[in-house]
Amino acid sequence: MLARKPQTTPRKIASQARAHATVDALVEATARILVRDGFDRASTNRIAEAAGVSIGSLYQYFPSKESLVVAVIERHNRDLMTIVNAAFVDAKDKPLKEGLALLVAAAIDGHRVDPALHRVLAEQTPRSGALANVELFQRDAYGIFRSYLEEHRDELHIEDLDLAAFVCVTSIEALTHTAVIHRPDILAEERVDQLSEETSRLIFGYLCRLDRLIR
Amino acid sequence: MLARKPQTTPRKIASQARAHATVDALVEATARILVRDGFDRASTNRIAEAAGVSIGSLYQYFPSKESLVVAVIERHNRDLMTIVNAAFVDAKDKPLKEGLALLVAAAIDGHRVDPALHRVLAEQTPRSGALANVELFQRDAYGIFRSYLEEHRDELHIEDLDLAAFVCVTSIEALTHTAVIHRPDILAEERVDQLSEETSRLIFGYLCRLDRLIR
DNA sequence: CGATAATATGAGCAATAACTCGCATTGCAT
DNA sequence: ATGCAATGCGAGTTATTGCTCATATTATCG
Repeated sequence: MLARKPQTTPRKIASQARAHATVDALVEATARILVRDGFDRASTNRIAEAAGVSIGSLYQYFPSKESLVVAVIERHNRDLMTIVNAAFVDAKDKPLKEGLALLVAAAIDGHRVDPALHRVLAEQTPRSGALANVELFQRDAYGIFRSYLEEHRDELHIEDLDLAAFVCVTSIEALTHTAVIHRPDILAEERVDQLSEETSRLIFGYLCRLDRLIR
Repeated sequence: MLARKPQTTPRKIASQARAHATVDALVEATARILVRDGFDRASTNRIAEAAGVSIGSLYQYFPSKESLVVAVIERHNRDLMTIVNAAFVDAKDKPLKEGLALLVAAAIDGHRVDPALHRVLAEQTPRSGALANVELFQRDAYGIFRSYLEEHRDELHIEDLDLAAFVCVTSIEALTHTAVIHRPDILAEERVDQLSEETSRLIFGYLCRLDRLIR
C-alpha cells in the first residue's frame, strides 16, 4: 500500500532514445501483466520486472501505479478511436444506412482489438483517484457522432441532436462492449454479421423515426 | 492485504435475533462506507467500526471483504429487480408500445434508487476473485424479457428471440445506466420523460421491424 | 441456578506492495 | 579525454490492512 502520498512528481520526460524505449517497455509490460495477473496482483515491482527495468527507473517516469494504468488506457483508447475515426471518414460519402453499418462494424472491430485487455480495464480497474475521469470510450465519440448526424440532418427528423447522439453512441458501444465481455458466442464468425445487422437496424429505425409511418 | 488465504470459512449462520441484527448492520455499513470512502479506503476495520461491531464479529459472518461487497451487490440487485419485475407484471396486459414504456420507466427508476452506491459498485468494485461473476444487472433479465417477447410474438416479426432480447435489454440498461452515471443532466426532472420516450421509441421501432414499411 | 452454546471483543500478527534514495552506469558535448 | 547530465539500479523503508485467536459477555434451556 501507500507508504505516504507520493510527494515528488517524477515522470521525467525522456529525451534520449534509450529512455523512450524504457517508457514504452513499461507501458507494454503493464498491459501484459494486467491481462496475465489482473489489476490487484499487478504490482509495480512485477511490472518493472516484466519490462526488464528496475523499480527505480519505473518511478522516474511514472509517479504511481495509477499513472501507468492511465497510460495503458490512453493507448487502448487511441487504438479504438483510430478505427472508429477511420470509419467516420469512410461513412461520410455513403448513404445513411450504409454509413451506419460501417460505424457499427468499426465499433465491433475496435472492441475486438485486445478483448482480454479491454475486459481487465473494464472490470477490474477501479475508477478512483487519477482514474476517476478516465472512460474506456472516448467522450468525443459523442461529439463526432453528433457532427455526423448534422450532415444528414435533412434526411432525418431529429429535434435534439445531443440526445440522439447519446442514444446512438451509448447503444452501439454497449452492444459491442457487452458482446465482447459477456457473450463471445454472439461474436462467433458466423454470427457477428447478425449482431452488426441488428444493431444497424436498431439505430437506423430510431434515426429515421420510422414510427412516423404508422400511427 | 491478505495475510494468507483465508483458511476457515467463517460465515456462521445467525440463529439469534441479535446476530441477524449484526449481519444487517454490517451490510448496511458496507454500503455506507463504500459510498463515503470508495472501495479502496473501505477497510474491514472501518466497516466494522461504522457498523458498531467489532472486527472479530465481522469475520464470524463474512469470510472476507469481498463477501461483504457481494452481499451489498446482491441486495442492490434485489432492489432493482423488484422494481423491474413489477413492471413486467404491469406490462403483461397492456399493448406493446405501452408495455415497453413501463419497462423503460422501471429501468430508470431502478437505477435511481441509490445512484451513489450504483456508481461505486459499477466503477470501483473490481470483478476479480469472488466478484468475478457478479453482474450489476441480473442475468435473468434477459430471460424474462425473452418471455415477454414470446407473448407478443404474433405482433412481431422476430427470427432470433435471444438476440432480440440481448439487443433490447442491453440497450435499455446501458442508456439508463450511462445516464445515471455520466449524464445527470439528462435525468433532470424536465428531461427524464424525453429520455424515456426516446428509449421506448428506439426499442419499439426495432421490435416492430418498421423498416419493412420502406424499402 | 448452572451448564453449554452462541455471540461479541479488539490487540496484534503477518504479509504485501507502493515508493525512496544513494549510488552506478551510460551518453553527449566540448 | 573529461566533465556533466541523463538514465538506470535495487535493497530497504513504512504504512496499511486483511485476518486470527484467546478471552469475555450474553442468551438459552433443563
